[in-house]
Amino acid sequence: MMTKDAIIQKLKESGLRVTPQRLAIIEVLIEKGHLHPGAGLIYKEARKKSRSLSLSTTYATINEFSRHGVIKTLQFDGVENRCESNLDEHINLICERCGKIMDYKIRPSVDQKDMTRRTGFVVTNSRLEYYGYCRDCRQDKKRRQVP
Amino acid sequence: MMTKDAIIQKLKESGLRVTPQRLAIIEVLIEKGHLHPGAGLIYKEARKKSRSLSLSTTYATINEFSRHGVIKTLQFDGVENRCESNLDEHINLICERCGKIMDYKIRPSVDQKDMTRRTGFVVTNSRLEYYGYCRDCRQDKKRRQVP
DNA sequence: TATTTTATCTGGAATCATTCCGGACTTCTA
DNA sequence: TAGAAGTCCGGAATGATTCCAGATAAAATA
Ligand SMILES: [Mn+2]
Ligand SMILES: [Mn+2]
Ligand SMILES: [Zn+2]
Ligand SMILES: [Zn+2]
Repeated sequence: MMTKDAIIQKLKESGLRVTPQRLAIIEVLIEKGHLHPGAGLIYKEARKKSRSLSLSTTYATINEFSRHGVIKTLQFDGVENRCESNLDEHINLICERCGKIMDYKIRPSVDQKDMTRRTGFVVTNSRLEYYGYCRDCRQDKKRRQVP
Repeated sequence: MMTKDAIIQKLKESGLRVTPQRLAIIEVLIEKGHLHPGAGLIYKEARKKSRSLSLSTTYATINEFSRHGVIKTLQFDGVENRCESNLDEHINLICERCGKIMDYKIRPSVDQKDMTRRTGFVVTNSRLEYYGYCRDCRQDKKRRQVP
C-alpha cells in the first residue's frame, strides 16, 4: 500500500496534476483500501471530501491510477470491479456470500524465470484469488441450516 | 478436463436432460477447451452442430454447467468471460495483447488447512492468473520497436 | 395412446457497470 | 491576458449478460 505522499509524488513525476478530486480519491484509497473498494464506494466516500466529484471522473481517475501503477483493478463481471491497493504479491480471499475481500500474504512460489524459459510467457502482473466463505458467513450458513 | 461421457453422466445424475443443444456445447467445450472459449465462440461453433441454438441458451447452458462443476467461468470486465474446462489447479497465463490463455501446471503451494485455521476462510474455488505477453506477442513487439 | 407435467429453448427487451463525448472549467506558461 | 494543455462534468452510448413470456420438446401419468 503506497503512502499518500508516494502516490502524489508518482502522479507529479508522470506529469499529472494533483487536483482536489484526485486527492479525495487518493485519501479514500488509503482509508478504505483494505476493503478493496469499488468505483461506487470510492465515489460515495470521495464525494464527502470533494463535493462536486462526478462518477465519470471517479472512473477516469481509477483508470489513470491503475495505468500508472498506483493501484490494480480486480475485474469482475456482473458486479462492480474492485480496487487493489496492496501491491505486494498476495492472495485475495473473496467471500462469495458477502463480497468481502481479504488479503492473505504468501511467499512467491512460482519460479517465473523458469516458467518463462519453458513457455516463452513474460509476466507483468498477477491475480491470485481464492473464492469461498469468510468466517462470519460460514457461521451464518450454519445457523441457517434450519430456516 | 472431463470426458464427454463423464459430463453426460454428471448431467444425468443432476437430473438435467442431455438435449441436442447441450450436447453440441459439450462437444465444443471438449474440442476447443484449451482455447478457454467465451460464449461467443461457443455459440458460433455449437451452432454448426445444432443449427437452431440461440445465444440465450448458450449463456444459460454455460451457467448451468458452471453451477454443476462441469466447467468454471473466468469472469472479466469489458471483454467476454471465458470458460475453463481444466479443473486441475493451475495458473492461467493470459496474454494482454492477443487474449490467448495458456495453462501452466503447478503444484499446490498454499497450505489451505493452515490458512483456514488462521483466517477462518474456507476455499471452494480458486483463480490463479498471470498477465503478460506470450512468446508470439513478445516477438511482435520487438519487431515493432521501429514502426 | 392421449393428457398432463416438467424442463428446455428462443428472440427480443431490459440491465447495469463502464466508457465515450462535447462543452465547460482550471492550471500553466509566456 | 491569451493561448494551450489538462481536467472535469452530465448525459448518452456501449455491450456482454440476464430476464421474460410464450413456444417446444421430452418425461410422467393415466
Ligand atoms: Mn488484496
Ligand atoms: Mn486454464
Ligand atoms: Zn462473507
Ligand atoms: Zn499473445
